[in-house]
Amino acid sequence: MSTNIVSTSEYILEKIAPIFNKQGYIGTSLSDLTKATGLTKGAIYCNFTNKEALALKAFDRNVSLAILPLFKLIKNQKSSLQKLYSVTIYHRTYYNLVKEIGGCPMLRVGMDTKYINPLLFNRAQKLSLKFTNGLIDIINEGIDNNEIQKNINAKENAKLILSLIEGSSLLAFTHNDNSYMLNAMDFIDEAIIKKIQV
Amino acid sequence: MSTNIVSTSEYILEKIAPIFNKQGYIGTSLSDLTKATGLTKGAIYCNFTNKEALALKAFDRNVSLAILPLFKLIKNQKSSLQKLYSVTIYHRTYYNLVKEIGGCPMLRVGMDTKYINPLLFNRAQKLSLKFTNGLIDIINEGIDNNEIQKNINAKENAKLILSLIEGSSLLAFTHNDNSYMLNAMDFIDEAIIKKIQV
DNA sequence: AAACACACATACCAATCGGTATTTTTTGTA
DNA sequence: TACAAAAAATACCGATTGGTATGTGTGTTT
Repeated sequence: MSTNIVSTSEYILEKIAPIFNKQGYIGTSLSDLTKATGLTKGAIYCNFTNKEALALKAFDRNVSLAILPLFKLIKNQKSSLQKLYSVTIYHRTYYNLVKEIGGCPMLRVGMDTKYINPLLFNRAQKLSLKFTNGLIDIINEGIDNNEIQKNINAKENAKLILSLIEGSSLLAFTHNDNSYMLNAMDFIDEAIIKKIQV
Repeated sequence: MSTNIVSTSEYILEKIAPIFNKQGYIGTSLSDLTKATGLTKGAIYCNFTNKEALALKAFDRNVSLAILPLFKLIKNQKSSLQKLYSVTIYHRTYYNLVKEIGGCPMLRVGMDTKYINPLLFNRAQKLSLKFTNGLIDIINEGIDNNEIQKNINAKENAKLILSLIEGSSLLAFTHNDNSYMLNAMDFIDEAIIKKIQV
C-alpha cells in the first residue's frame, strides 16, 4: 500500500527511525521495535548487528529526510544570496517536514547522546559542523563574488543562523507551534542576510 | 568540607540533579543514583516516593541553579532596557554556570521527556512559557515607558531572544565551545535590543 | 527431488530495571 | 539507660533489558 518495500532492512528502518528520534537511544527498547515492525527480535538481529548499529542507520535515515534535501537545494542555487535565502525558505516548511519523526534529528541526537553514546554523538557533532561550515563557505563565496560585504565575519554569522534554526526548532516542538520557526526565518532574512549583503 | 548538608534529601538531590541533567530521565537508573550518593535504594526511597518524584525535584534544583538567578537579576533592574541587557549579560556566563550539570535544564527536559514523561515535559513547557512571557512583559513595559518603539511586536522579539539563547546553548554544548553563546548575546544586543529602543 | 542456504521465529540467557518488604542501625527522648 | 521512632541497609520481587542459540519453513540450485 505505502512505499514499495525494497528490503526487510529498509522496512525496519522506515518503521523504527521515527521512534528513535522521538524517544531517544536509551528510551527506545527492542520491544518497541518489534512492536512497531511486527517482526521478532530474530528478524531484526538478522538484519542489524545490534541496537547501536540500528540507531546509527536510523539517524542516517532521519537526516536524509530532514537535512540532506536542504543541502541539495542549496547546491542548485547560483548566487550566494540565493543559497542563503534557500536556507530560510527551506526551514519555513521544516516543522511540517519533521513533525512525523518528532523534530530535528540533529537536535535530538546532539542532546540525547552526549553522555550516553559517543558514536551517535559524534555523528551529530559532525553533521552540525558540516552545516556550519557549509554556511561559512557560502558567505565567504559571497564575499569573493562581491555579493556580501568584505568586512563580514562568516563564522559568526553562520553560527547565528544555525543557533536561530535549532533554537526555534526546539521551541516550536516544545509548544507545538510553528510560528517560532517562521518568526526566526523572517528574522534571519531581515537581520542577517539583508544586512550583510553589499 | 563542601556545603553543609541540611538533610539527606538535599544531599541526594545535590548529587543526582547533575546526573539527570546529563543522562536524561530514562538514561538515569537507580543504580546510577546509589553509586553517586553512596547510599542504598532503601535510603533513597525513604526520602522520595519514586524515580519520577526524584527527577522532578532534580529539575527544580537545576532550574534554581541555572535560571532563577536570572529572574532575580532582572527584577533588580530599573528600566526595561536594563532588564533586557541583563539577560544577555547573564548568558555570557551561562555556559560556565551550567557546565557542571551538563547544559541547560530547560533544553534538556524539553527535548528529553516529550514522548516519555508528560509530567516532566509539562514543567519544561511551563518554564519556557514563563521565560517568554517575562520577556514579553519587559518589552511591553518598555513601550509604555517610552523606552522601546511603539510599533515593536513584543511576542516576536521575545521568541527570537529565547530561540537564540537556547540554540546557541545547544551548539555550545555540542561543540564544547562557549563562543556560540557569546556570539549570540552580542547579536541580541546589536540586532534586537538596540534596534527596538526609541 | 534432494540438498542447501537464507530469513525469520521461537525459546532462552544473564543482567538490570524500578520498586518493596523486612531487618538493622541510628537517633532523640524520658 | 531503656525505649520508641525514624532512617537507612539488606534482601528480595516480577518485569524488562539487550542479546543469542536453536528451530523451522521456504525458495533456489543442481
